[in-house]
Amino acid sequence: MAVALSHSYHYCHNSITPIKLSEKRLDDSRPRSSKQIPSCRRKPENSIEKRRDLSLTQALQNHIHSGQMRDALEIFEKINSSETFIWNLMIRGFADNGLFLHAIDFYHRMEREGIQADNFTYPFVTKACGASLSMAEGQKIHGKLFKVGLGSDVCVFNSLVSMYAKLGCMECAGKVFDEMPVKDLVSWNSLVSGYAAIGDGRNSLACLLDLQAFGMKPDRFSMIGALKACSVECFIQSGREVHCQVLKCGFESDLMVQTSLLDMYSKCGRVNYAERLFHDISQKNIVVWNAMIGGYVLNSQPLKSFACLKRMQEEDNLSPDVVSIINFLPACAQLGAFLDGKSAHGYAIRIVPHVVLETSLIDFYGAFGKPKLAEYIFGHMEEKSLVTWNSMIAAYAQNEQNKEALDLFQELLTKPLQPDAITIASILPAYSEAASLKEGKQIHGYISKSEHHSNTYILNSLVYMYAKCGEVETAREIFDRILVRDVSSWNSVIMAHAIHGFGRKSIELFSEMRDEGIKPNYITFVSLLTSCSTSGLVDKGWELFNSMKKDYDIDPGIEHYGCILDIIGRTGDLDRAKNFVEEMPLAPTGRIWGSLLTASRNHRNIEFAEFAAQHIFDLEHDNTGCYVLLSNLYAEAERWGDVERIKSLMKQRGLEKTVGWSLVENTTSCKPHRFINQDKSHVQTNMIYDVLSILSRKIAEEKNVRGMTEFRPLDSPANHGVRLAICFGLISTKVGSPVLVRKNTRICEDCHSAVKKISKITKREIVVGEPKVFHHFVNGNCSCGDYW
DNA sequence: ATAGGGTTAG
Repeated sequence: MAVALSHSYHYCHNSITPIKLSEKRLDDSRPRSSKQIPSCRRKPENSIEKRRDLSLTQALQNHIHSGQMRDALEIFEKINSSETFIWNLMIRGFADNGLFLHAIDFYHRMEREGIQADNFTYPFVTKACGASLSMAEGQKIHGKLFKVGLGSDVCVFNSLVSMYAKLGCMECAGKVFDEMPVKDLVSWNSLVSGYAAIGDGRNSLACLLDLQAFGMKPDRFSMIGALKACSVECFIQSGREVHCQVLKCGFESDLMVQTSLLDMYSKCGRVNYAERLFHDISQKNIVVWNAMIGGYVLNSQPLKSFACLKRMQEEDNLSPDVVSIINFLPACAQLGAFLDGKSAHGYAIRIVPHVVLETSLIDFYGAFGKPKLAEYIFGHMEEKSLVTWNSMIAAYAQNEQNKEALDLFQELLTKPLQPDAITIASILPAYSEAASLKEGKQIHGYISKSEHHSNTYILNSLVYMYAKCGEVETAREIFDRILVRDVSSWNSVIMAHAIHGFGRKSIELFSEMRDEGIKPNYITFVSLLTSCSTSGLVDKGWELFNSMKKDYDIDPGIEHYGCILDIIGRTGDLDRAKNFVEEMPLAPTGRIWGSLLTASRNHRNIEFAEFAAQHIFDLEHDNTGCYVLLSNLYAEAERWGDVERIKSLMKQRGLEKTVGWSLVENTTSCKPHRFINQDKSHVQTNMIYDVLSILSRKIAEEKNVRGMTEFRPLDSPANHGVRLAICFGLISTKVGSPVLVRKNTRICEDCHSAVKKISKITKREIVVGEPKVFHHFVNGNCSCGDYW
């Protein structure tokens, strides 16, 4: 309890130091029977005492009102009263000042000291239970009510309904409601806002209709609850109907109703309606301003959000509060205004600690590619919510810090917080990029056992993850078992086949998708065009590219241009590729020039490669892969001077060639091993090299001829890690099953042609996964069509 | 001295 009490200070808006309420109780050796114990507290006996108490009570109330609960407590102890009223004041004081656990604790103290709780006590303490999410406490108090004969007080019951609603248990709230001997409008309103709060707009609106069917007239609270229901579900039509009712009932000049209307319209994507309402509000408080600032952000109008924050200060002389900042930060992210966000951070620093604000800052720094700054905030937070963890995981995952994301997720699993659907959806991309197949299967198992096992959003990510981890068949199986498939499900399964070079399958899936009446979107075409480029479906690729705008009204984006450029590159028409880049309506990115570079390498054109590489270096001068690729090209042309020049350039810029490794994923042996080139560290090295030498003899490759083409001349491709891994895979996986090897770099040409032969000799399918694409070697052929 | 309301993070 001591720990729990210290937690409650984050809700505290005043500056009291921890009250050790529990100490007294811990030393308390009195019996804990449910029987009433007569109170040993004093009662005022004469008029002087009564007058003294009255003025002390007044002081007590003043302290409570100004949030000085420490001072209030001091006076409370001085009064030493057995009057329920005084105790009620204290419990209400704690609850109103955000010290919910203190409020509950005080109620227990009251019980122990034999002070009778009354119909006022219960609403205060149930409010505290709801706000502190203390379900167990709430249920205990619920049970107690009947024993003290308050089983028919409508106010007490209403407070119970709203407590269960706050705890998110609308079944419990509904049950209490059903059992109420007398129901009033407040009871109904509690249901309306309760359902809205858990995101169940349908039931909320149903309650609004029901209460009217029972002959009650909705009031402003009913309207506010119903508008929340419309906004959480984006029910614009119902929202308009509620708006009409607001006008009919004459609530249109109620500021809270106006705010709710404004928020409803902006959440439903009708920011111009929100704006119109906003302009018509003559007396704007900070809440209305904040709602408008947030409304612009929600509707991607960050400039207006900026202007609104400024006007709020100038026109109404209001200082931004914590909500203003929380709403404003995403506007900075949308606008790319890093400095404005940073100064908002500086302004807000005085409000910290504040969980929501700090979480927003993590999102902000995550969005600006500054995971280190996000990490700093995360590391210095006093209290973290699940949302905080989710934001930090996402900040890592969005910035290619996949290992960090995975580690943080593992750490979260050791905490009492239960990951939710957002957590899983945020972590799965990191699994896709950085996890082994085995780890992927573990998270799959975790999801299957969790309540999220049939969440479409999560399963979509899982489909993609399996493909990225090497098992496209499993990806397909999961897709087949998704109960409600949305456009992303189809995008995922199409992309799954795309990265494995099964382009025709992707095209088939696309037509199945259309048969099911699912409309393709921007991403669908990225997946489809990726398929066409990895599988060499040149004509199909152009056909799809041209139909995007024509048949689906989707403007091609930079990703689509990249795929088409890959397709042109495959054909070897480098002039056309270059022209395509120059005539593109969008600014070329590193990925675009990378595509031209790949094409130049594949067609051995040093001039084009240099041209492309120069552009890449202009954009990102730390692109290690680009240096290595260029150097390999020079080596192949025996331009050793240029090889040296690139080498020293890299050294000068502090860049090191990535150490390539290859890992067998589906071995039956328990220890995974990363093979580097010329690796001799595995315990079974001798056997692996024996197998390799048999295979090398069989494929009769000419050693040392192509070996000179590598970055390091001594690095003979005959002993490259991928071959060692494959040999290890051949002896440590089930006979007849595919050998799955994953690499952190692209496979070299020598190995590619060697692996094709190995697949034929051994009659085994060999799957080699690179960061972007998988090669399926079957019977001497590769799914990439020898272009990658 | 009485419960029910609006703005906020993924």
